[in-house]
Amino acid sequence: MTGLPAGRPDPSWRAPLLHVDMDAFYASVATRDRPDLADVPVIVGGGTRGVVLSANYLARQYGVRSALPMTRARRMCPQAVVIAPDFETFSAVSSSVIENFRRITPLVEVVSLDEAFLDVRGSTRRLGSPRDIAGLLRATIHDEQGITCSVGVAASVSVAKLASRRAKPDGVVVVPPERVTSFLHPLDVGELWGVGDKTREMLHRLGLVTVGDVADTPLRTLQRAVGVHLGSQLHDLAWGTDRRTLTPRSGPFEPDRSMGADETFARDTDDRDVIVRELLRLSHRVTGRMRTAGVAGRTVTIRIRFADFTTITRSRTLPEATDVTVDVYRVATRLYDALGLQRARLRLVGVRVEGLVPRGSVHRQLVLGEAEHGWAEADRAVDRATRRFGAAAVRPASLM
DNA sequence: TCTGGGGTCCTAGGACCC
DNA sequence: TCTGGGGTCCTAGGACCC
Repeated sequence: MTGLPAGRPDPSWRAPLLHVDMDAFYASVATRDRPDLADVPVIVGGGTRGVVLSANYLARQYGVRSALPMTRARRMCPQAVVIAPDFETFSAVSSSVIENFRRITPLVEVVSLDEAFLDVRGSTRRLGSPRDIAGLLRATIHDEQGITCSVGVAASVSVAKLASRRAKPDGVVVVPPERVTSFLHPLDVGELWGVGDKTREMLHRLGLVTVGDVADTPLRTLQRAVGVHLGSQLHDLAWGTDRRTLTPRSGPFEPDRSMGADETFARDTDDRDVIVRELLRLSHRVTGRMRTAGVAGRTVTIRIRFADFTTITRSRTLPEATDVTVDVYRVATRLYDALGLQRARLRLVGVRVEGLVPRGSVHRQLVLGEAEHGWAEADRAVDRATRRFGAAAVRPASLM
């Protein structure tokens, strides 16, 4: 789809948004210096209870997909080489790739390690049509990083995103404005942003199978089925009329709204000691990240997943924001004990802190409280030691 | 040994205030 | 003494995304 008959005007001139998506990113990075793995199915994932994070295209021929349980993936493709993820390397490669994007335009919205939107409106005089820019970018990434990516080119972010999926692997798809509906309407509704398994099933039950079906459904009907918000969102997406502009993240520091950590046990457990110790570890991990980011939060939420995979949450909002390990840990433990679980076997526990605000804006009372019990200063000492000696060196006593 | 870990956003009910 | 609305906060659950 990249080739154009000579002499025809390039239709990408009216489609200045690019969605760049690395092909099988983790698997590509993990194997780029391993010519011995070039013709072998490769799965990136870990642990016995984990899921597939990424699979190369050879492994995908066996039906292996991201988010598939590792046990199933191994069964489907026993000859696959399994590689544990190395997020430091993934992040480093990602940063280099994003640097390439920013050399093309400052208007970059980074979606994740392997995905970004670019607005190239201001770059065409210097670099050519959006299609030309997509080609340039793909060549640069391939030369510098030794991995491939796919690019969708359109006038709206949602269409650009769908176009890049269509371009995979290692290709470019341009969808100019006049071809948007003919591109969108044959697609399955499940392709739309915001439609996952549940919504897709519900829409299918209603006889809405393609994006065109959704487009032809009255807005009110749609909203009754899936809610007011999602209903109008789907209506817009189905007509390619979503007006969302890209939001570059390079601007002023925008703190996360929440930070959390959870952990699946190697085996299900009903042992309160084990569970509470895990809550301490997670509280320590989360507040450590909060202190590094300079934020504090008021609402502590724990998450409990039972052996049968049902999941509940319990939360409590404090009068003042905190970033102190023991504050979060105490709330988490109380929430857990209040459940009164007896022999229930747990698969996972999690701790999350919400309502984050910059630490500097936190009320004076917190400072007084800290001075009283001294825990905040203790946290900071632990953080300093961790920076110098590593996480293994300093842990709460009950984790030793 | 089916089903990770990091997030965001929406909905809905009840409390509470004006 | 029979029942208003609007707004905000809190809690719980759920869907979704990468």
